[in-house]
Amino acid sequence: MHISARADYAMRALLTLAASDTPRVKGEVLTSAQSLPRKFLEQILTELRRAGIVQSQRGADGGYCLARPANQITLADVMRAVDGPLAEVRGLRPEDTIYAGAAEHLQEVWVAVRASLRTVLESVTLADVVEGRLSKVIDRLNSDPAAWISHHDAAHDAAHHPD
Amino acid sequence: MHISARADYAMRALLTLAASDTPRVKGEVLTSAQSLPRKFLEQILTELRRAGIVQSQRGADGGYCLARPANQITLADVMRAVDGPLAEVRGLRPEDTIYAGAAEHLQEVWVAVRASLRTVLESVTLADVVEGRLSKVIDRLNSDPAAWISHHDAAHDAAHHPD
DNA sequence: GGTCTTGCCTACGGTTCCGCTCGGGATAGT
DNA sequence: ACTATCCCGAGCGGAACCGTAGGCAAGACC
Repeated sequence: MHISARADYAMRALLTLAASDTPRVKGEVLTSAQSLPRKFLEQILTELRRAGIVQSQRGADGGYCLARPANQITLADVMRAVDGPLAEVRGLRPEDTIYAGAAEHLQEVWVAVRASLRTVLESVTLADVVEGRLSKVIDRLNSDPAAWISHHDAAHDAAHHPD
Repeated sequence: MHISARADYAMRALLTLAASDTPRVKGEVLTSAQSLPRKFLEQILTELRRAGIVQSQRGADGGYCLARPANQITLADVMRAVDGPLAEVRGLRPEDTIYAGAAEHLQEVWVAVRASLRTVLESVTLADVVEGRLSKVIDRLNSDPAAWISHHDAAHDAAHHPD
């Protein structure tokens, strides 16, 4: 349950693209705008191009642009492009896991975990994030102040259970 | 966004413990019941003990048992014990991330991702899973048949976008 | 055509983490 | 004592992750 640097960098570059008014943006500009490692980002942009999320143009006055309007690219699309499936259990997709005995219903748990990720990541587009208009799903989740706290535990000191 | 073997193994062992009628269960029994690697599970059980989730007894007729009733141990407790924080962005907690420019609202997205994981993992206990009575939160998520499909995309063949 | 700019591709290196094993030491029952 | 069981630290092979380097290909401009 770790969000990779690739995913984070990809989002930041794409958001910069989505917010840009010029038709194309150079890689160099993307890296400096968000202070990302130049060559690494280049690599990530290549993956995004192969996934059909960005388009690129070579040569002088080249650069990158979104392949679709920003309101038609969901965050889930981006995550899948750079990290593969949203949720995997030991390399298996949740619905392919098999459990016996007392763990029989564990599969349903993993499927639900993936589903919960989907409700967030598939309902939000790049345009939403740029405009700061996150979906109602997210607003509902984040309106609870507890969502912003590391991890609160009624019995113990919160500092002991970071999250 | 990858569910580790440690988390999976921990769940399976704990579920076996929760379902057991005997007061204590030997490590060997846990491994064979779910066919898990013996020494590796031992290590995981040690982490669970340090986190106060299981108790152990040494010597002949030793073994493991839950430190609390199974309906007072949430899946989130288990995940945190073996994997640390539920969601991190490049080693940072979601609320500690800082973004500039077009990525400004990205922080809220990551916070929402963690919140959505919490709604699933903190609402379900070991007892729930053993009894197959998952919380209403999960039932709602899983009642949508789409939750069980790899990844459906209106335009393309589903097989091309595994998830 | 030549040159410059920019993205594309392949390969590689360092580090960390994951999954797992091994060997022995401590502890409890008998 | 003896045996069964958990405890602990070390280590290890491989993979993944993060990032770098260098040269090649394509487009713009003179």
